[in-house]
Amino acid sequence: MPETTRRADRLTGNRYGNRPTMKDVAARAGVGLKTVSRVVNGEPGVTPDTERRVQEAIDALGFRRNDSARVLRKGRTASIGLILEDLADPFYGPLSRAVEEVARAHGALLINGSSAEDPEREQELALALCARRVDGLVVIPAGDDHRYLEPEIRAGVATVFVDRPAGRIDADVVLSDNYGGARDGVAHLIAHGHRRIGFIGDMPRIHTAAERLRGYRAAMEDAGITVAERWMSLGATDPERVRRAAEEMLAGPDPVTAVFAGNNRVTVTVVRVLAERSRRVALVGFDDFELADLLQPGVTVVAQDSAALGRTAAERLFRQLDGTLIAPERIELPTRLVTRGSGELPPTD
Amino acid sequence: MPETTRRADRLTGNRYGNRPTMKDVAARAGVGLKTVSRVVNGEPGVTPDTERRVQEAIDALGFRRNDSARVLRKGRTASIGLILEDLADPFYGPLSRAVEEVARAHGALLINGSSAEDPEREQELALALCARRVDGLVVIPAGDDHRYLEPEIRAGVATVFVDRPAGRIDADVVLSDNYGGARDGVAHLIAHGHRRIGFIGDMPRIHTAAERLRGYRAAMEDAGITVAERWMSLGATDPERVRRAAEEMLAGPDPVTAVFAGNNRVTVTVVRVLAERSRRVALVGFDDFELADLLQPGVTVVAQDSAALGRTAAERLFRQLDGTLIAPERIELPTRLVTRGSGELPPTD
DNA sequence: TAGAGCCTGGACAACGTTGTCAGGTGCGAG
DNA sequence: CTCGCACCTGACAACGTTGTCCAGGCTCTA
Repeated sequence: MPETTRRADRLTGNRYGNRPTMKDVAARAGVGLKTVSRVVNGEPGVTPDTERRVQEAIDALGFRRNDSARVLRKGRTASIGLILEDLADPFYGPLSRAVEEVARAHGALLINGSSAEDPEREQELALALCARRVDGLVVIPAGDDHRYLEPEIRAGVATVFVDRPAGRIDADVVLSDNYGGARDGVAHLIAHGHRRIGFIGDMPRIHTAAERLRGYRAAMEDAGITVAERWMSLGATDPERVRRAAEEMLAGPDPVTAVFAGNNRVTVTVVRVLAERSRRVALVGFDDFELADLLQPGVTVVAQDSAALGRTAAERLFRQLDGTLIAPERIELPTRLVTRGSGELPPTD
Repeated sequence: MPETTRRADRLTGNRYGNRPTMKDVAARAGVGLKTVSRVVNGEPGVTPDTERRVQEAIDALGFRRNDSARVLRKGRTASIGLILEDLADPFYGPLSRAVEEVARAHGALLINGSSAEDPEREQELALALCARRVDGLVVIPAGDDHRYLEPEIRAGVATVFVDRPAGRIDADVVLSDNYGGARDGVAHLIAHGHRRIGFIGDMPRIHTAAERLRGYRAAMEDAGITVAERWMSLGATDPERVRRAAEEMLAGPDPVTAVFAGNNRVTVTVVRVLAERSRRVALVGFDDFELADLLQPGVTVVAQDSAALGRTAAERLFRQLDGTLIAPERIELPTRLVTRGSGELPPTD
């Protein structure tokens, strides 16, 4: 029985139970501590016979290496952190999955947390991850000031921002071409004859929302259309506000004949609102979503490849760790317009 | 400058960069090591003046406590592991989010990984998490033999299985009432006049799939209906097989007039198949999904509360850690039939 | 004014692992 | 037969933190 461990238990009340350590294995196998370490790590220089004895002791005791101690010694934790807005948002599913796959390919585990779009919580999480000495961080930022990460980055924590750029620090960023995508989507509506086009999006303090709004304005301007204030709704976060915004721009003397929805949650709500009305209103949404093709009509969207965002970011992170990377870069991934019917409806004045 | 750290760098090539340690902070503040520890942990017994000096040193050096070392000393990592099938599956989004919330409430971080429905990968992941000394594990099992976890559980790793039971070990389980839910769903179809009802589900080696199949059989038997072999499709994993299965049971001399879909992915594919046909076929699916209400007709589903599954499991895990819990238990959460139209269509013979 | 008690601060030894280095053994060649 | 060399093996000191315990200085009371 592991004497030292048991004593520690009594003293510190720890909860490892009675985990055997390498020392215990060594004692049982009648070898030195370091020999056990060698066997556990598959290092060369151990006789097959000795190895067998050690392996037997390991199995008998149910030993498992304590990676905390290992990390303390080696400096690398082989784990990376992922901070996103909401684990439950379907947009982030493929993204985190992609990050996980890349991490796995590099033998690293993924620790993740949701910021719930709260900058303070983002910071708290990021620093907690740094305290655990993750090797790197993939961050979908909620806040717009990331100077708090500077000491960490200097200390060697690889950092990549995804979906939205970092604030006030120079760091790697991987994002979609939000501006271009929105512009193309709106131009698509214009090409189908629309002139009074509404825009419903998130708060402009969120980078993606601002960029998409900018794309909307650019497309309108390119077509020589003057945008009326009441065609735009910006702080649309919860479904209720989106609903009100949509209803407002659909009513009145000069109602919009088409809507550009700034993200997938907005799109879904707008679809609901439109489903309740008889007048056919065109719709293009930013972000693809499952079943978009099965609705009546199918929903035309500007699709971004969230898995590619995650993959690119994670790969970049590991290249930072390799030392392959030098200067921070901004990578923009293209979007793709997927036409399904709702964006091709003609205007009905 | 931290002399010891820098030396370690040269020797081991570690990548902390030049992280200051408590020793460095102590030296700079002109106090003892333990005093710094006290300040960092908010322990009592430090003069305000000393505390200020220490705090200044911390800020100046950009010190952050190394939790790896802390863990090594304290025995608890304040982190729990979550193993699920696929991070990108929308069913698991709310579940992991719920687990994360509970973990956060207990000051713990969440490490998670996908097993990709591969038992070997599940085991690999679980043991890797144990090597990191997570305090507990929430597992959505892929395999059906979890004896490999026995030493870990004995060593004090709290463990809760969700969505599917553990195999060959006695452990806490939280699951939905798959049997009852499926039975109710099928009974609903029968109540609307259907007798030839198809069932498309996953491989029966997956517990949920087997239970739902059992529920289907029970409902049919209760109604005195003899189930024909060709009404059932079991190993339906990928969309292509689901499609073929659906098409087969919809064709032939005695086609089914209703389909019960064994999970959300099956449901979605069946919706697609039905959308291509003129004959109205009733449909009830297990699992709710976004936009189910917006399809034509709305899809009737047996909804399970995946967030509640996650929350219940995580809470139980922390109660294990508190020592409040003694014997493993099996908790079954009720499902809810949500009628939206597709399940109320009459049979068209 | 002495003694008791409290508060603050620091020395030290763990926690479980791995890198370094030196000792020991066996084998082949000269 | 002896020397050298390759190969195994184990002792030891880190890694950065925290629990224990003791020393000194202070206040308060008899």
